[in-house]
Amino acid sequence: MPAPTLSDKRWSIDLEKRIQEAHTEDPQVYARRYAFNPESNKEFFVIDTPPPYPSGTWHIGAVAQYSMIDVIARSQRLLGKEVYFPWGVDRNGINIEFTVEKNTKRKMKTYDRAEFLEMCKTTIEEFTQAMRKTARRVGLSCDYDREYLTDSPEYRTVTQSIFIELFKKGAIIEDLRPNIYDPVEGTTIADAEVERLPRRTKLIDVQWTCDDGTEIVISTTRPELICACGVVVVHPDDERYSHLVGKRIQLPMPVDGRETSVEIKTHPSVKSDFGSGVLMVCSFGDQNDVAVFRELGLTPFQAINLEGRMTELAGPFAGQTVLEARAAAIEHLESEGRLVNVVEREQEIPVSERGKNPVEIILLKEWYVRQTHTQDRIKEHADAMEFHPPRNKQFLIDWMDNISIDWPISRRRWYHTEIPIWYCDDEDKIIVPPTGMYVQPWCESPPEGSQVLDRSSREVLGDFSEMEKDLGTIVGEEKVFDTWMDSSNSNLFVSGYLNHPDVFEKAFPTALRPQGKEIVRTWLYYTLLKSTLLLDQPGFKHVWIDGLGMDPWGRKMSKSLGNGIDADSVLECGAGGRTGSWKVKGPDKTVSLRANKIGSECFRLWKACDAQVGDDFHINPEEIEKKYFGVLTKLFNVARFASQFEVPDDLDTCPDGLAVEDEWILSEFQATMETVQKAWANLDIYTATQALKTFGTGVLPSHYLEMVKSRLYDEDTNAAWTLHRVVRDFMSAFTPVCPFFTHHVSSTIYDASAVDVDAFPQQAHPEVAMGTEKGDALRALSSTLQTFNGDTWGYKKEQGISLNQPVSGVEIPKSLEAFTAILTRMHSLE
RNA sequence: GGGUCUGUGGUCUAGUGGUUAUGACACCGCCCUUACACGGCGUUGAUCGAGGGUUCAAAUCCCUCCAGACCCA
Repeated sequence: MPAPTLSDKRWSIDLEKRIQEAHTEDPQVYARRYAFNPESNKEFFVIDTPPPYPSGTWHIGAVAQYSMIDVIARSQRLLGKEVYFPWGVDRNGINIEFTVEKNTKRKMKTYDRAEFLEMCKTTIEEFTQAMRKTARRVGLSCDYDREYLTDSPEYRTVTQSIFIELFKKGAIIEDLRPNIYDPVEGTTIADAEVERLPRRTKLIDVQWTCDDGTEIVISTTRPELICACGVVVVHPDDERYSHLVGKRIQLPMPVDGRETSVEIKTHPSVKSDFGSGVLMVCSFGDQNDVAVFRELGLTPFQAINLEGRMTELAGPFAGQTVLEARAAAIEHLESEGRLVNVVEREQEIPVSERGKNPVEIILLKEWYVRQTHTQDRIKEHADAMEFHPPRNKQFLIDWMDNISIDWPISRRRWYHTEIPIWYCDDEDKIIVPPTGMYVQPWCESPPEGSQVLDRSSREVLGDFSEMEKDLGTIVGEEKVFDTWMDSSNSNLFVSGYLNHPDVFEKAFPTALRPQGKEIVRTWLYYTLLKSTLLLDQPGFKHVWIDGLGMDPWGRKMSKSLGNGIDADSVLECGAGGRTGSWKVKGPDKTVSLRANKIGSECFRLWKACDAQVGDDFHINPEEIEKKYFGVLTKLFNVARFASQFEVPDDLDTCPDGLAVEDEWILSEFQATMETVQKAWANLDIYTATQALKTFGTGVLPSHYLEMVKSRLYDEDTNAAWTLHRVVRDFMSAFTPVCPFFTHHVSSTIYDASAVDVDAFPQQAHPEVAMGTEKGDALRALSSTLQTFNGDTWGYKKEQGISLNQPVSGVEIPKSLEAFTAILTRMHSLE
């Protein structure tokens, strides 16, 4: 008997690494396999890969999600689609600015702008390198040659051009509105960037005096904002105060440049049972204040400036920070005898997601994307898209139901895409660059081809070059865009919008948006908003929303909890004989986890098999190895066993005279393959992988291989044909999950890599397909056959006979009559 | 405080009204059998989060509560 062509004794991480490295060695081979060919006649399948944000280490949960996106990419190639699996890196944003500030211990705004941008660029490039390496290691079959960076001129051009397009359409407006503002970082932020943290705050009761001398108590946590108080309100049904409504009440704090009293009015948002039931409404303590000001038509006061300090409105407290002013206000009220009571309590206060700084609401002139008018339309488009799993669509609907204000998109930061606008002296005209050009208005003049627009009507007034001399001094916009303004163009960008119109026509709506559920309210929502405003179309055909990677106890992984697991440590576990160990802080104590070998293939197999899409998944390296490495070992050994028998010249044509057991396993295999093909088409990774695993580790080795072993040793060509055909097609169908594994097996034994297969394997033996009389009859025997084998093994064991010894007294069931000869030989029945 | 989702042996998981609730890992027991002991076979082990309801029949539908996750106020 010839030696197995699959020479390694077993599947190992070192073997895996060798294959992986060889896989990416030749750029031409790689490109032929995985690059997107826009000329192709095949159906396009464009994936709007979430561009990762490089921040040093890559979260293991995110790597798990990306590996599943790769499974989808590869399975679509297997189904014959022209897949574009882009590799993008999201590099704009406040995070990298923070990193540079931290590294140099110097605030951004103390730098020269150009110098600071250069430092951000250098730093983020280092992080990006590490990420590219991990992406290749885990087998992401991205088109790396077409890598896009969201901070590149190319990408930023698209963001700027889309902005101008939307502005001309009236979907973007400029307005003076209350904005959520981070005074520490000095920038506006959006609703979606606010989070809440518990803090201890003082709730103080302050005595106010009405013009008629009545004294009432008002509770507040923000006494420093009394100077911005526009009205005092009570609930319309609150009889305690009905006699005061319409009267004026004195502000208990000194103010400058405004009236010293306000009117008492009614408003239904007041909670009568909170404190005294009287509320002071300031511009702007919180979102409710904003709403009341708007509803009552009041003119807001500006109490806090852009540096987070009190304005002149605060009289003697002007110039103090918010916190200083608050302490001073309490002191002042106490000395005036107006401080009735102070209670310390825990309160959730809004802070900025990135800087964790308490945010203020400040009146600012900013740019907005209009969104409140178009929610119904977005919903209609959302209904046209297929969600995986369907229930996760609810995250989007919930968020949309909560939207009440437009999206502020301008930011007072630097390492972001610039707002492409110049302002003219008269404040009525603005200048925008031509489509397809990246501009930096803070340091450049308008380029050739720029247009002059009316600032409010958005009408094109003429060419900049012709009007230049009459425009006076021109000032470039210094503000930049919210990073989501860039990110929400990703599907347009990868589908060819602006740059490749002919591709775009075929590629849009983008086939797939895969993402985590935690960014539905930002990335998914903003993308759909853009598709609706710009093109009035659904952004995607499929939206695939995965759960989050959690620690082994089901908690979110975070630096502060100390329960994180580094992706590379899992992928490298077992390489060079080095085992992996992780110290993870559990709820009670720190637990030490160990594993001998995991690697990318086992890791991918685990994620594909262990959790349905959309569910949060627990990441425990010990379990990944225990549950799934054995599967690889098993499949490898089946292939290795097969590899010692000669491969028939023509694997594609089914030979005549197959034995009944050959036809039986082919009927089982075809049923499995049918399930797998449907599952791949439905982006259902779990079902496809489970079906393959069950077949490949169960019925194939335990029953078929045992049955035909003797025939194989006797060089029976039909048995060899059946086994090789099954193994070859199995590897093709399994290649999306374990590409390196199947590549190695298939190219070694069959001289053709499974990763190159671009059509789902045809039925080996159509006569026994699903729904055929013969096939169904054979499959109906499967459980009897397996039970009989099990019983016979059990009986031998009971009798103390080893499995290869002859045994007598075993009856073959009538229904298995056709298998009599092979079963007799298999079990040495007498 | 509100919304959404989730809750099945020790762990993970299948199962959207109908036999005895699926499978994997772990545990325990047996077995070196010419691919594989990083293997094979088998045995234990679940009142399906708790309680109530609808039904001839509930893990599955409804209600209440509890726990977790995500989001919001």
